[in-house]
Amino acid sequence: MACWLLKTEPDTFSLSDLAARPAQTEPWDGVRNYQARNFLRDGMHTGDEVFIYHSSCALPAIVGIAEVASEARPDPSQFDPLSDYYDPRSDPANPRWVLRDIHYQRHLRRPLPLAELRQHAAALTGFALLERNRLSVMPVASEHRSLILQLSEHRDARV
DNA sequence: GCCAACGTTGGC
DNA sequence: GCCAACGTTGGC
Repeated sequence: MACWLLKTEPDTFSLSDLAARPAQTEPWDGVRNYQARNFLRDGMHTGDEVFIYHSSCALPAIVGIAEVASEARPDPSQFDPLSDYYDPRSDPANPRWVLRDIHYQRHLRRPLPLAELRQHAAALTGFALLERNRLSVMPVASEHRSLILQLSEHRDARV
């Protein structure tokens, strides 16, 4: 089973917001980057594990785990002129952007801050979160996943 | 709020 | 198809 990381701005939609949704599930809309779209549409499979990362906030950090809960389908917001995610260039007969339902699983025992992850840069070589700031959907290698889970189990940051 | 990184657009 | 200009992301 593959593992992924999704970014979200907690002021807009946090992991706790996801946990509070009906069925703890939300259509993950608004992805408007082609590489991210390709991961979402072609790379992911239902049941895959997803780390949720909070960006553009006081403590940028991986905060919890969710699950891919649907196949990819067209993101309706691309056709809504009132939406922030409206894309007038997307053809309804051939939609440009997709989404998947994301289902809450759990919060990590503690948030795992970006700054702490950077302290493990050697072990996390190739992890797009540290190397490609703008990607909002990215794969997580199994050895990186293991380290993240291990670090998150410690009560405090340590080296 | 600043600004570096970097993806996208569009003229040629 | 190149590449400069532009816009956005996101840490700090």
